[in-house]
Amino acid sequence: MEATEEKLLELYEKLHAAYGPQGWWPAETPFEVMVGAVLTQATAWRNVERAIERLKAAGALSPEGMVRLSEEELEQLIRPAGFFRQKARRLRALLRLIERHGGVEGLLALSTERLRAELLSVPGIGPETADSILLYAAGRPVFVVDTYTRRILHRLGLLRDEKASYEEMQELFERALPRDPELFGEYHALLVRLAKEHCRAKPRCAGCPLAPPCARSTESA
DNA sequence: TTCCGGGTCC
DNA sequence: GGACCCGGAA
Repeated sequence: MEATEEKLLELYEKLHAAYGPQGWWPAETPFEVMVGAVLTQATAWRNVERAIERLKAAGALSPEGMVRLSEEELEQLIRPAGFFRQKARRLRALLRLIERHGGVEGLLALSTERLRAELLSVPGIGPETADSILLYAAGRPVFVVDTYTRRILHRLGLLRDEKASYEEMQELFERALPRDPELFGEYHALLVRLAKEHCRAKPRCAGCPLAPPCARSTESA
């Protein structure tokens, strides 16, 4: 096994030892995962929770409930999550995809490859959102890559070229790890936690569980 | 009061 | 690279 692959396994072990299981994704139904995946685009989870609560209170946290809303009503409910106009449009496009497949179950029954393609065909669903749905709503062994993943790997010196594509980074993890959705889900959640608590855009290295300091901990940007 | 962080599309 | 948006930090 390559050095980088071993290091990715070690990184998981360290984070898991420090933080324990994260229990992602926090949602009661696959549809709720899908909605959350769209709402959390470029948005702190706290604000997504507010929007989800409002949808739930309005009885719109199901395809049948949400489809009854006008676009304007949907916009107002999800306002706390930001980008509310485009996200309302995206959710309605996702609803149409679900309807075309006769419901959430029918959609999620597609093969991983086909499901990913269908999700990516929805305007406003890109690779990270699609993969979050594949992993956390459909339970497929697909590794989710985000800004945090890139930042952490780069600072740890595990990303040779800083411009590595989404797919390249995803392959890195999928080659290094056993193809286990549970593991992938935990790993992504642990990276998010590390990024929020320590490995922020402006690093807060004090108390980082990866101490002794990582190779890049002295960089300021 | 301004600034920052965070996916996707154009 | 800019536009889309909010809440919380500075």
